[in-house]
Amino acid sequence: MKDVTPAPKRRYAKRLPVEKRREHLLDAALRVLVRDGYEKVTIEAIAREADVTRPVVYAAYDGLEPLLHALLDRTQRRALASALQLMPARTFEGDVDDWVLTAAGGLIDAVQHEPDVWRPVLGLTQNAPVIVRDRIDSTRELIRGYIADALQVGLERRGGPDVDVDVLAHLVMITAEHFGRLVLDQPERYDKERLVGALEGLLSATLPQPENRADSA
Amino acid sequence: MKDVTPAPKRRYAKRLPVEKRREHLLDAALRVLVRDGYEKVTIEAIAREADVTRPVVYAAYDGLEPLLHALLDRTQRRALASALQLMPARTFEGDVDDWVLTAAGGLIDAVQHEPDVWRPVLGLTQNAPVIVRDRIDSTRELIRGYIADALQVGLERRGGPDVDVDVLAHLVMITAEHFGRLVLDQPERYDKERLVGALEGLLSATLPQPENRADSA
DNA sequence: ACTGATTGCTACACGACTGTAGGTTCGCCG
DNA sequence: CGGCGAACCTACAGTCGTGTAGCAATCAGT
Repeated sequence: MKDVTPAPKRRYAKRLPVEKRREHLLDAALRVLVRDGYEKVTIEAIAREADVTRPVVYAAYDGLEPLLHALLDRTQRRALASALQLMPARTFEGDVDDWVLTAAGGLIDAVQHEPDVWRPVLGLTQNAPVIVRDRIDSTRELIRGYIADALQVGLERRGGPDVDVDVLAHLVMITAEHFGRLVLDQPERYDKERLVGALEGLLSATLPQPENRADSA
Repeated sequence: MKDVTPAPKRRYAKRLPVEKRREHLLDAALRVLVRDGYEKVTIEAIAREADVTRPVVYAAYDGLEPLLHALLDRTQRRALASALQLMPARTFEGDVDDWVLTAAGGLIDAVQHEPDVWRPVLGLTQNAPVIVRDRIDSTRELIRGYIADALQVGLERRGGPDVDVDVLAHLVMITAEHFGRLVLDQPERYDKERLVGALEGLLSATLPQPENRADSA
């Protein structure tokens, strides 16, 4: 008889101290996440991907939720760090338009450089659980605050028409996110050059023109 | 003795012909969806919500996927109908800005009027399964096509600067969607007046000014 | 090499959902 | 009023994920 259940006797996984194991598991979780979407991220699947049994996962984390939080912490550190670097320094001297264009380009670069970090953040990955959504939402708000501040300062300096900075920050934010999604989803159709170029075209159609700012200082 | 297992003997649900039952089930599914999010939409949950047993659901639909498709068909008919009404008629005479503002206001009205229809579409409901996402994405593209056409015509008529209409259509689209989300999520903070007002402010800062268009005809 | 603490594995008890077979009730229609 | 088909229900078998108890393998230090 063909060995119906050859009792495959799982080969012992390499032993790791807890901290190493945690990193290992987060890597596995991220792979599953990017490959299969949020709904497939289970303790079971992570254990499989990490080539370990479930009890090992439970030994490292108290369950799926803490694990996801840890994964988000790590991802957030990476993504948020990149994103914040795009924010204008207090001492930023140029025009708001310049900042927007620079930041847009920088974001696109960042996204293309670490797609696996950004894909979950941009919501491309299917089915984010509530805890993930909440986390991302709060991060979004943080960033949006920065954007609003930058716009406030920039627009005041320029002395442009008074706009609803809060709403505008929303629009800038979702535009940035959408640009990220576009380059990830359809890189051949929408590349950095095209998107930044389009944005530049739009901004140049806006009052006041960049040349107005030079003589205000 | 307290009847430990009183054999609750489910009371017979009202008998319905298949078509009626289908509508009934879709209603139940939508309630579950809006209340608990996509991840909780299961045959089981729908049956519970509809106060029927699972076999009844299976008698009406071949499984969860067909049922969801049907639900999307119905929702799409409603949402898409509203959305398309906002598209400019071929004979639209006014300025692009006017159309954008009118459409934005109309969309906000529609969203507030039928929140349960729009919430899933706008992705507020947590965790859309792949089939739902695909469906919504294709609808989105359809609408975006309309927007692009409208912008093309409107901008040519106005003779404004040549912008990347395709990218601009993306931005108009996501702006509209985001406005919808804002009024649904934080109605006290963002109401129709504020959003449309902000948009108007932004457009008025754009060249050429509306008054330029009158003398071009 | 020996030993014990550390890390991993097997195995079990649950719980939720799926899908279906087969019996039961309802209500229309002769 | 009796039958008969449509519509509903119960019950079962199967799958997949959770969480935990207890055994087994590994490796570090003597």
